[in-house]
Amino acid sequence: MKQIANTLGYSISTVSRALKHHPDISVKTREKILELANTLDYEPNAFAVHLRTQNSKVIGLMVPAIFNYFYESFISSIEEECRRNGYALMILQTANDPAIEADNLKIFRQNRVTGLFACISAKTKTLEDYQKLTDQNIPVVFFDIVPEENALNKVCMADEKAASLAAEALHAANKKNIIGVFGDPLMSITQKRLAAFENYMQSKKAKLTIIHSNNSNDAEQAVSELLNSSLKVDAIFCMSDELLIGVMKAVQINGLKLKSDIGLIAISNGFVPKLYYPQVTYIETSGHKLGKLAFTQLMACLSGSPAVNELIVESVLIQGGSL
Amino acid sequence: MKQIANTLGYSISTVSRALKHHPDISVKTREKILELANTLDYEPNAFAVHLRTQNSKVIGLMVPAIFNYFYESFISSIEEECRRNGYALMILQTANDPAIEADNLKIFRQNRVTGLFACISAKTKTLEDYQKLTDQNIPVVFFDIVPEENALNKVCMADEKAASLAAEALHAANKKNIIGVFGDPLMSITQKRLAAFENYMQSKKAKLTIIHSNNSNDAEQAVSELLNSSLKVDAIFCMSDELLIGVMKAVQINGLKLKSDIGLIAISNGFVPKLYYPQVTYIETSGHKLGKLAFTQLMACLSGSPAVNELIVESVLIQGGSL
DNA sequence: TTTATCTCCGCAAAGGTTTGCGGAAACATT
DNA sequence: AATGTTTCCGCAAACCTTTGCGGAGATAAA
Repeated sequence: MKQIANTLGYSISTVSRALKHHPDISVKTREKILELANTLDYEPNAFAVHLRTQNSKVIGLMVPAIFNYFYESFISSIEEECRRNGYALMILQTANDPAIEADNLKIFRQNRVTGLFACISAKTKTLEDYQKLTDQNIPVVFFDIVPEENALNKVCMADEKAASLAAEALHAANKKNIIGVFGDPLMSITQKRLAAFENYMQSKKAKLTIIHSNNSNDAEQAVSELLNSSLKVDAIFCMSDELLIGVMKAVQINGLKLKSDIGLIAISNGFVPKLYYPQVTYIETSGHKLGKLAFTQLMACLSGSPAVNELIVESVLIQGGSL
Repeated sequence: MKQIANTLGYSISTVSRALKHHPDISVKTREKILELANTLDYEPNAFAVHLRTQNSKVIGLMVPAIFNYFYESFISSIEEECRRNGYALMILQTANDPAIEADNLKIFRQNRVTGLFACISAKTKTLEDYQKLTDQNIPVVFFDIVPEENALNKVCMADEKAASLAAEALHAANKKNIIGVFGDPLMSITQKRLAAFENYMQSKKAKLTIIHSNNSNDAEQAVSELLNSSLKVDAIFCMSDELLIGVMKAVQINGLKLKSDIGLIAISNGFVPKLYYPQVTYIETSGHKLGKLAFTQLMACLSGSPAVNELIVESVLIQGGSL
């Protein structure tokens, strides 16, 4: 800018204003400046801009792990929107460790991100560190795994609804002896899905066997045992993609054919179910849609909307050939 | 800092120096300053630091798509290293679109990233934009899909070696009539793997049918057709995870049993092969290892090492039950 | 006592933009 | 001709740190 100002005989302020089409600057000078800036291919120094405006045009994103069937699609979706809107994206993982989570929040704070998408780690106890961000006017949108507290911006899946839909589908397929594979019983997402699922099943007098698994291996083991036991089973429900992988392993190992030998339905973002033939029937919880929604909400916060929202992405049944 | 300086009666410079343990400052004052800074929980303004030091402590990472079996593990690995070393990570996707690629490079430039990991998009023709970065002393480490040019930092898989290993394994399993499923013939990675694979196979007089597919659906179609044709086939080779998904679809649809009905081997990072039973035998190309290597290389560049390297991650055969 | 050395700290510039305010010139209104 | 209104632009401060240089005081050496 100094360069331009000197060679053209204007002041730096004029150059600055011309560059951003400030109405105070006459069209003639503006064009002269713009042209020279172009030939010099001037690029504003982001650091200086940030320092001056106290705004970084960088959005933060924190997930337990990038390498995850669900978060990938969420991340991918957010990245798209960010780029489209001129934001850069800074991604950090927590590995579900509250200590790392706190560190990360500090990094986000220090980098003065414009806003933050956060998925709290399973063991997060306090929201203090998040509060620090909002105190600095950095809006936080929680997604997927969200805190219980009210007065926060949250976007999440319709957990109960998804579980009910799955239960309905099982009932419609006339399945009566069902294994339900759920995740960590301490997580609210598990509790919600389990409650809704059990509730519906009880109302239909179905026989339900619940197991909790922390990962796909556990799920495989547990399901395999049940399948080899005397238990009568005509369908399996899976609350997540990770568990579904384990269950499919068990199904394959035991040489069962989906649909004819055993029914299967899962809650999923759609990637894993499509790996198999027949494709697994699932209730879609789309990370992609969730991402779009989260982004919209963050933009609303940034434009000063005071509305604190809890938004829900509805689920929909995707028919495969497993039920 | 001003706050601290005023209440303690020191100058801002002294505070600044104390905060970073500059030897010019006496231990006594340093501790007083540190203590006050602590209670005030002072956090340096990253923008100002960046402006002053012209260095952002942010590393860029560009991939065609985050949502990808291979890149996820690479990204995840890089993120880990970044955090461990006090860097933040900025991730952008190119969607294999050279225009977006150029835009992204501009974003990285404007944000003055400390360094960049880049996977060039399949259709990238020129390295001009990358050159701009290196001109600004921003080191670029190419990974996975790398340019042909020399004098660049690259880390990649041992593509030829991986393909040869797969071919060897097929030969060892006594397979003679083989379908080879490869990606876009224009990509150097495809060419390398194909050449090595064909070469070995010819030397062993195996009968080879090559198909090129751009995605898993194409692969599924093509393989399905071949399996239903009069062609005699006793094994399939897949050069990537994405293609493997399609191939497995075809295998399942046609009701073939791995190993007994048909042999299968792939080049993969390991996630997809483990989804099936029996697990697919594969040559491991670990995104995780590649990430570690790439990070080390970037750090070397940043510490002023002039060495331009082309590093290779060796491949290893992981026995599944598909061959 | 004088000179040299060392310890500790502050001054001020620099990094590149943005923006409130004010001012000169040109134009329009009585 | 005097006053009011626009139009266009520059001054200077501010954003917050970092760092070269120099200087005052203390200590050591002669």
